Amino acid sequence: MQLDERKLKILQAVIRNYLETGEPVGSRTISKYTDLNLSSATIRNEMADLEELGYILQPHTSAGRIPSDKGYRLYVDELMQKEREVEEMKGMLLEKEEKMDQLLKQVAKVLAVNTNYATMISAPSYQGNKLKFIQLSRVDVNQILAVVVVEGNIIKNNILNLEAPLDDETILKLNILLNTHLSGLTLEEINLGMIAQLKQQAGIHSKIVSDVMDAVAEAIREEEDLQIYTSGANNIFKYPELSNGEKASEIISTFEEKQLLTSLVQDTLEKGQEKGIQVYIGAETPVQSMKDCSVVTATYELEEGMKGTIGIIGPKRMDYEKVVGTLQNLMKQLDSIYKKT
Amino acid sequence: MQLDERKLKILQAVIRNYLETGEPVGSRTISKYTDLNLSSATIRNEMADLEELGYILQPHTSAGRIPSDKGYRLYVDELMQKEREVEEMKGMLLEKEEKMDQLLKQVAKVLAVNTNYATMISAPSYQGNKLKFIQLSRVDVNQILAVVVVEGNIIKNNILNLEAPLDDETILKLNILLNTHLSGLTLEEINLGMIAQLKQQAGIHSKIVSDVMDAVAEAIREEEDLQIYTSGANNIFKYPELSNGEKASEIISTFEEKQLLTSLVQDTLEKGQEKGIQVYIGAETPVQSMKDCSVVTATYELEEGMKGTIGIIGPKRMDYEKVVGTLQNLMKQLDSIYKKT
DNA sequence: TGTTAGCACTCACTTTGATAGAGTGCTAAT
DNA sequence: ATTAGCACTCTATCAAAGTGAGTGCTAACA
Repeated sequence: MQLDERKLKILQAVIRNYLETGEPVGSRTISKYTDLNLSSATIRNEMADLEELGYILQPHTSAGRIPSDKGYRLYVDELMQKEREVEEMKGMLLEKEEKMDQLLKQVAKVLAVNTNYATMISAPSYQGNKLKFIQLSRVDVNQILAVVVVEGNIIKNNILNLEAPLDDETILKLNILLNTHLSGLTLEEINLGMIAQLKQQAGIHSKIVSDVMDAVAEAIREEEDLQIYTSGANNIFKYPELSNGEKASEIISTFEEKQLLTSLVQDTLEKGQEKGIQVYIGAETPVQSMKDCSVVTATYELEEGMKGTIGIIGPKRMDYEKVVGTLQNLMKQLDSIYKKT
Repeated sequence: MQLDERKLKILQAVIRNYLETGEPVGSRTISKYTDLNLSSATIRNEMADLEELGYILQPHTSAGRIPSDKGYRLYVDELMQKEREVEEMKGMLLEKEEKMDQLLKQVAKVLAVNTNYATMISAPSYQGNKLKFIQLSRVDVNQILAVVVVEGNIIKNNILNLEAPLDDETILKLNILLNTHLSGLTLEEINLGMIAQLKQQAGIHSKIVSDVMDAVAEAIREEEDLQIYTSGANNIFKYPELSNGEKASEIISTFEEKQLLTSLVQDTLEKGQEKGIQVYIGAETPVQSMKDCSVVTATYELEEGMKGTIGIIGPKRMDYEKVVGTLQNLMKQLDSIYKKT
């Protein structure tokens, strides 16, 4: 059996209708809804075929049909109206915030309010970015503050506790030593060999050097478990199919334990290279707890190499067109704010 | 009408029973539950009195009684078994973490897992703490990094964008100037007069000084909208009286918008001076969205002046004794970890 | 005078059965 | 190939009836 033009149209009609109402849709509805001028009986025959092909399914006998994951997939890939007019985002006063985290929180929030879905955004990770500057300074008799600045002005601090006090002159020397050898290198390039070499040059202060290197390593490590901000988790209560205790609880805890969303970010960054916007339907998602949702993600890039992920999480019957449109809008805005200036 | 011994015992029995079951409790149950050896009829009479006094109420005629807020209040203040053996906290591997936020997250989580309630913890705020150290360093031709270290080793960074480049020598001078004048002062003591004075001494660099002062101000301001960590928000789904869409949504969004919990922290810090542990029942809570919950809070102090708030949020019928006990346990642990070392 | 047994009453909850309505699948006619 | 028509299925809704927990009141009792 093949998917001919007419079947596609019917499938499209079923999905459209279901997206709107959230109720199973029957043959009579379709018969009027489309411009095919077919009787409900004919539609029924076609729908039986579509069901056999796996694009739609019946919650129970004598109910209408709802789209299956496969059906949604086809819809998103082929049938969806690609360029729909998307209304302006309300309250979208995206300003170049002083602080990155302010901006991210704002984006997540505005997106959640405008879409009525739950949203997340990961802070850009700076893979491949270069070390700009290291500074040690004494803050106490046996405490040293190590400040590590990476390109993109990401700053990491670490307080080092010394066993023996260090005089100012030595600290100065160490500063020079570290900066001459390390700045300009990417975090990946700073490896064990280099550290050994530095330790040697530092002579008796090798302990300090190794501590500082640990601090740098720490800075890298921290970058790895990346910051994720979320908003609008409570929006899931707007969709009855997600708000029963079991499911809601699962989703909510994922939003609280934001680290569980890491795999989503990872996956998006990997796959997102060619397409830009990624749609995960139901079980396709890399985050187990969202198997009853759909997730739409996009990769954004603020400056060269500073990539992060935005995600919108909603019911499978989310308004994919609007969500994709809104995300594209958002990308444009981010671009115009960050690339122009 | 007065609350005699017997009425108290009956009230206590009602509450105990309701805490366990979550179901309205009837006279016959009490008649057997207590060692009063009274018939259900007598209990009924007493319960009618208790209802008239406002300590219990009936969800509907011919249902048993449930405690009112006033009833809970009395229970918590007077009837509660103050020293109950509280089981050890599982997984309570509280270690002195390198990073404050790690510790706080850990505390919140362990507490949530052990109590089956939602938890929050606010990062200690450092009111009255002294400025330890300020350091300016150039990271780029027209960018300066300002690092502000406050007692307790709280570090704040700020990147300052300069209009005109500064040479190294000037930066050095500014460093000395700032440190000699500001270090040792509390953040509150650094006021406008002082800034004006510094600006004058800085001569042509007054712009920089004022920028730096802004950075310091920023550091203070940031401290003000305090960090709050939460855990176990999904625990509320374990209590049917809270898991209907309406209420759950309200609570969840409060946990997501953590700033909404600030008033709770504030209130606890104010009231917590004398008592240590604070119990808010229903409408007593300073956070509107938790009017159907009870909240138990405690003030902790890691080092002198570093005070924060821990909160446990659950249904009104929470196990107050266990929660209070667990919190006290926790305080002891925090103490032993942070004060001894 | 406080306590209790007994009883009528109330109200939520559950079960049952009947009904309506939406939707299907199949068949025969077009 | 399409469609009208019909029997069938299943859910949702409603009312009626029964059940059980619990109450309030009264009269008897110690």
